[in-house]
Amino acid sequence: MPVNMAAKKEPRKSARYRDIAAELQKEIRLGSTPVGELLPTETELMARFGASRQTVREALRIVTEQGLIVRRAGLGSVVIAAEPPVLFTHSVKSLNEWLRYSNETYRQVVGSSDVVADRNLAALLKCEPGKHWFLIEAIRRSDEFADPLGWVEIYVLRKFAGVVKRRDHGRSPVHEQIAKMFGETIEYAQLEVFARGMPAKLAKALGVKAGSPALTMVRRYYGLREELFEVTVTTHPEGRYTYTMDMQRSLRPKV
Amino acid sequence: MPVNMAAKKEPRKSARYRDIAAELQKEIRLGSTPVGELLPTETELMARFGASRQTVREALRIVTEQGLIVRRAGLGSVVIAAEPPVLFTHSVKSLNEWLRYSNETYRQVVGSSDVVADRNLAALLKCEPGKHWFLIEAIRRSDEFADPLGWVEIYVLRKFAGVVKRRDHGRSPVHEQIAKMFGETIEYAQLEVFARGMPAKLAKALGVKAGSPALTMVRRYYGLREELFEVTVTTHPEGRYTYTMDMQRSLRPKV
DNA sequence: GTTCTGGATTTATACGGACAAATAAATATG
DNA sequence: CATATTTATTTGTCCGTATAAATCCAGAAC
Repeated sequence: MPVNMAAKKEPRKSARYRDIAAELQKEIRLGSTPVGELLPTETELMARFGASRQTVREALRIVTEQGLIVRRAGLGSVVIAAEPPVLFTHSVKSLNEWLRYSNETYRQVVGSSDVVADRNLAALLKCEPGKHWFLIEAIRRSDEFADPLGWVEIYVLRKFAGVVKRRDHGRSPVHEQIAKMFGETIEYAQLEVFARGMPAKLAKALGVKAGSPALTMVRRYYGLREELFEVTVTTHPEGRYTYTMDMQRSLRPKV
Repeated sequence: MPVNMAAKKEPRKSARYRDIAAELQKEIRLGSTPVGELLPTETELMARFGASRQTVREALRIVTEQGLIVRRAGLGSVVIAAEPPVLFTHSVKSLNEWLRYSNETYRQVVGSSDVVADRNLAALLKCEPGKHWFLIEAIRRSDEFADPLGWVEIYVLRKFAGVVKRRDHGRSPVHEQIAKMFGETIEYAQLEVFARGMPAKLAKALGVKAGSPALTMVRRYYGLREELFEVTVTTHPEGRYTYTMDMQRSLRPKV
């Protein structure tokens, strides 16, 4: 029986272009070409390594993907980092995961209205004072607990007011509904978390004392052209909600 | 004078391989090749598009980078997704950015001690009860404000206790010091945020009333082999600290 | 001085070919 | 039957070449 050696291991007689890429990476790390300077040209590298242009370019492609250089026609390969930038990435497929609202929670709509941002609201939403918003107020509840999880204020552009009429309105995120109904998608989002005393207005609905510790999270959603189109403000009494997030180290996010 | 049309715009007569890639992507999206099936071979694509193998491979590389197919020698190009997976990524180069502690803040060490996790502490740290930790207590201050920003408890494995002796101890993140001194690096991290009443023990040091609203953030750092090696617990009085985070939509994280 | 032009340089795109390695299926072997 | 072995197929690696597009810079034009 043949030995079937190292079946799934890594005997991997490395490819030529990988070797060249490793060599280039090593040299960049050691500072042979300082950040901002140009790497040798493809032609020079061909001569130096005795490889074809194809092979050299393949090697340079790897170094590019590692984030060490950028290449531009007519210029050359500019070193932009000496070390592969270590990235911690938190990637999610939908903003639901980011929000960490499980499917067991839903919004019980209390009311909705047109509002105009005064100075305070404008500061909270980070929009210009006088801007018009459609406000949806709701209580977030869970199937599993009797106490409400928190109070939700959802500000959307007036043209999106129609979302409140959807059958699934209280059960799915408003930004998803906006995407389905109007095609507006989130390109950029921002999260802000802070503690404050529970506002008197919400205290009774949530069954806690005014001024008691509360967690408030503001989420701003920007669409194309960086237009702010939705802001949600959620306020949770002490002990009813914890926001958690994981981060994974990765040199380059995998598929 | 030549018109120099569209100087920096995008007249971009697309490259051949980009066109082919776009066509393939479109077809995959429309389901011409279901997920799990094989794309036509390179040879077939060469014939179909009247392009060289190089060009076809370049196109396939793009589709691969989009996350729609995986390619394997001897097998072919397997379709793994009909739509480019939309990811929201929050990537940072160091966990400092994640922590959002600017350089203008520092820790004023109050004391340090060996502790053994009792049931409460074990629950907070998510470790097994009885585990030994080295605890550093400090007040986080800013050069710009008189009031302290918050209270910091840093739990590290006992073998890392030496970090308190560093000259820069109060000015740089402990996990960085551990990396420099002991080579332990963060592979995985976890953040937890919640509101609570300010513990009496910290209230005086922070100049607020016990029970007043406070923001508590727990950060857990895991090294290789998923070993928990550092946990920090920071508690901020109302109005002294806001945690913010941005998320960017990206099909594939750029350099 | 400034602005434009042309040429040299460099990477981008694209063609051709060849052999190696990986895989799956068919075939030979026990 | 089960198990090696071979064979055909497909992608991976590598070479050669050619032209286009982007960039920089020196020199011309003003």
